[in-house]
Amino acid sequence: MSSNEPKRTGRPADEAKREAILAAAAASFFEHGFAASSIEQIAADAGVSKVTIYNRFGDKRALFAAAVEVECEQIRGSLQVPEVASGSLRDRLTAVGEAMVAFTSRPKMVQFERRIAAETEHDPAVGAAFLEAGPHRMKESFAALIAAMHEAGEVDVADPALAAEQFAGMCKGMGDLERRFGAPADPQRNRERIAGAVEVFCRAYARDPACETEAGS
Amino acid sequence: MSSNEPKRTGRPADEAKREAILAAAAASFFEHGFAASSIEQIAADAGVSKVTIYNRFGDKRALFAAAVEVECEQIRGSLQVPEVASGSLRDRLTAVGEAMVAFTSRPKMVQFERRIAAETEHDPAVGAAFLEAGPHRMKESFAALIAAMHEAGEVDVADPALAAEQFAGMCKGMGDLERRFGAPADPQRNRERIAGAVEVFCRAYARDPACETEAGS
DNA sequence: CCATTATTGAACGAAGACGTTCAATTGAAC
DNA sequence: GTTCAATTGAACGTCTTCGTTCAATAATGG
Repeated sequence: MSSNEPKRTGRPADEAKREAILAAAAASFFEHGFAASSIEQIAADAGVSKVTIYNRFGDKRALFAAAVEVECEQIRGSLQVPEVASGSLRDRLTAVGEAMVAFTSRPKMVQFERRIAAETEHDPAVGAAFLEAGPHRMKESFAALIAAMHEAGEVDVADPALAAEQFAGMCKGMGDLERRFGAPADPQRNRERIAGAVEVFCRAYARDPACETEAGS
Repeated sequence: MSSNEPKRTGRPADEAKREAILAAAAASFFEHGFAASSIEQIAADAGVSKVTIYNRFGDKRALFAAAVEVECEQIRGSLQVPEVASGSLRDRLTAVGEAMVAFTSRPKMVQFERRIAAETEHDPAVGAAFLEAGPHRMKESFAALIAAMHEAGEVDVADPALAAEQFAGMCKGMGDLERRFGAPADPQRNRERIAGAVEVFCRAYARDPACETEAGS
């Protein structure tokens, strides 16, 4: 393939500028929203000429889509259910719950979700891309973990995907919603939510009533 | 109070126009967003002069705030946990779950939440107002219902508010999130989510393992 | 040094939006 | 009918924005 060797003549495109543009675009779009962001401001923030942006991205919407794609890529890279292979069932579930809550409640993520949701009204593809990059991936990998627990005889779960949603839903509780609408986080309540989710999940699904089955490392 | 008799001289303000303005404003703001809505368009949609809007509301932001307030008022009025007093515990929980999901998944509500969340970034008071008018009210009344079940000896729940969040979180599962990001609703899966939530809730909290306690009408 | 591409700065045109001003008209109450 | 406030239509000023155009300059390969 000749794509490996971009031996084109002329001045090469400055990749650092591309990243600076995308970073500035993401900052502006996700903080002020699409309509309230201006290309000129983004260009200024990126230390770049406006023409450069138009040459490379063509359009305001295309720039927005590119910024969203970068963010989704980052999510895909950093999202993973922690593979806690040791400890009691309770401990492992607690670790997963804490990781999920921590991941989804970072201010950056809250902000990103708000903007993507708002933009979904105008462009459903944006919402679909995020859904696939984030929540659906997370659900599937967590469901796989629950299925593995089922195989190992620790739990009795007929529908791992549903159980995954239930556990995640209980861990988030209303904290999710409260953050989305600006209420301050309550770490104490978050811990109670996770502990409560583990408790209910164990009561409903664990084979060992004590929920103390250990997993080999 | 002289406020009962607004016996002011001159042409009286046309209340129908006020409502038309607010309706048009809500439609535009919640569909296109604040920044992408224009006062001129809202005035045209409402069949009203632009000056009338400025005379009555003063400002674009004030108009937005008024539209939000109207919507919150409607939510306060129409939101209520169904007082299902008869039937088995399972039946009553199912009815509540269905009502909650139906209430929060109406397209209008999804759209409204998206915009309020987006606007919360710029004006936290908007998010706080919605939170109080909607989710917090709903949670409190549902928690009260669970507390009553506890008093009646049907369930053993130490923290009714937490249990309410758990049940609601399980009923919504990821359906909530999927709708927010534009994925089509799946009624079959929704029913499974509610049934699953009832099942898990009963296993975790019901005093009668069969969950068949009847409530007197 | 030359060809070629990237980047810049500045300016431009068209469009739209906010918020204001003003004279003219409408409608109710007295 | 007079009075007074509400409403209108149109215009205005100012500002911002998108997206384009163009000549000038920078950086690289040959």
